[in-house]
Amino acid sequence: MSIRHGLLALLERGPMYGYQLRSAFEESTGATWPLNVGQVYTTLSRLERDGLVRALPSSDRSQRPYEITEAGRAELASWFATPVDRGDRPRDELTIKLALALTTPGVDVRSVVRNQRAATLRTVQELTRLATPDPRPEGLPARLVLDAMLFQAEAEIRWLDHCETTLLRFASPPTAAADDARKASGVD
Amino acid sequence: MSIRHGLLALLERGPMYGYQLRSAFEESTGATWPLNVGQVYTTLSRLERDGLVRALPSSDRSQRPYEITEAGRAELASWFATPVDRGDRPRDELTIKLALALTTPGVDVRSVVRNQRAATLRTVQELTRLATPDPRPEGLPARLVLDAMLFQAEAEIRWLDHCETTLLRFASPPTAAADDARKASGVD
DNA sequence: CGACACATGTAACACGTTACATGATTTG
DNA sequence: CAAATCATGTAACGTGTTACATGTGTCG
Repeated sequence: MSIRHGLLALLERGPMYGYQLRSAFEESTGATWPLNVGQVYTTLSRLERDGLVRALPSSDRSQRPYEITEAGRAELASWFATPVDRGDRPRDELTIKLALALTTPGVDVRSVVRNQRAATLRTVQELTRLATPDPRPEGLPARLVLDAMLFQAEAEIRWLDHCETTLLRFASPPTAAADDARKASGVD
Repeated sequence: MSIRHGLLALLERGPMYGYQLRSAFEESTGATWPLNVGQVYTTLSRLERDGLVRALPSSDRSQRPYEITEAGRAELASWFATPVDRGDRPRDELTIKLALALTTPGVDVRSVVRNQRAATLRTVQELTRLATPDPRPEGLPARLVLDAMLFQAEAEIRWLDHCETTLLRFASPPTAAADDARKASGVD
């Protein structure tokens, strides 16, 4: 529901029409997640259907500005006031992929880990390159978005490394016989 | 598309029916993201429609096992071979929320940050509690999932702190208007 | 004029989610 | 027997996404 609330937040600045909303959204989120214009209109329709926004009467039929309603303001305030919970988050594809790779026959988990690590490392480098200091206050939101992506990517690297070392301790000897060997040697 | 591929991966172990798939999925992902049974059946239908799985002839009409097809194996292999890219990921709600909070009138960004930080900290603590060492190799996938959530939550804390300090550096010596606003609201 | 950016809108589809309806099987 | 669990399936809806159709204004 990020787009819904995102548009509501933008309309809290004042009435805007679809095309403007798209530019404003992409400016705030730093073009990290491009937003199709069509999506803006469909989302606006749904917001209007739900009474959270209202189309303004406009002389210019080529631009249809919307304004946020009282119900919209309430919804928005509730959004900002409620922290994002762990249970709210969508399933993380990478986590699922690795978890399942462990028990899927014919899959070389370590190469999956290493491939992902290389890709994520490239992401880190690209993000670091993009996140050049921009002292203008207008650039602040986009900057923080980049930082968020960067922090996440770095955490992903750490997790992948953690996975690799854990795999070494656990699954390096793939046969059951090796299990006995580990037990006998008294590791951990 | 995590569920699609997840079910494919589970079927790579051998034929299974819907109810089993749900248990297996939740066991692998450690009940972090509970999976509605209905979703398994809808997803299985779509997989069958796309030729990635095939319903097995079964004497028992109360259990309808599926097997993965060759096309399914190819799709699965491609999934494991292709790293998750930054652009693939869904929009992150928290990031968007904070980015927009910065430019939404009437929103106290710092309290949003602090509220979220407290919630995420609780998540960290709960995850730490849950991630007790389980030496059984069967528990490995679920354990790594918990670790992933933990690493992400910790990164989120770091990012929130980073936001707060950045806000201090930026919004402290601002325009005279904002100065008045801050003074009037009695912050600091 | 023709190309291009601006601007709106719709149709179609994918996936995820919940709620519900329906049976079979086990078990107290 | 009754209740719980196992097991399948569908209907309806929500968001997100793309592709397409349409029109307006501007500028070289």
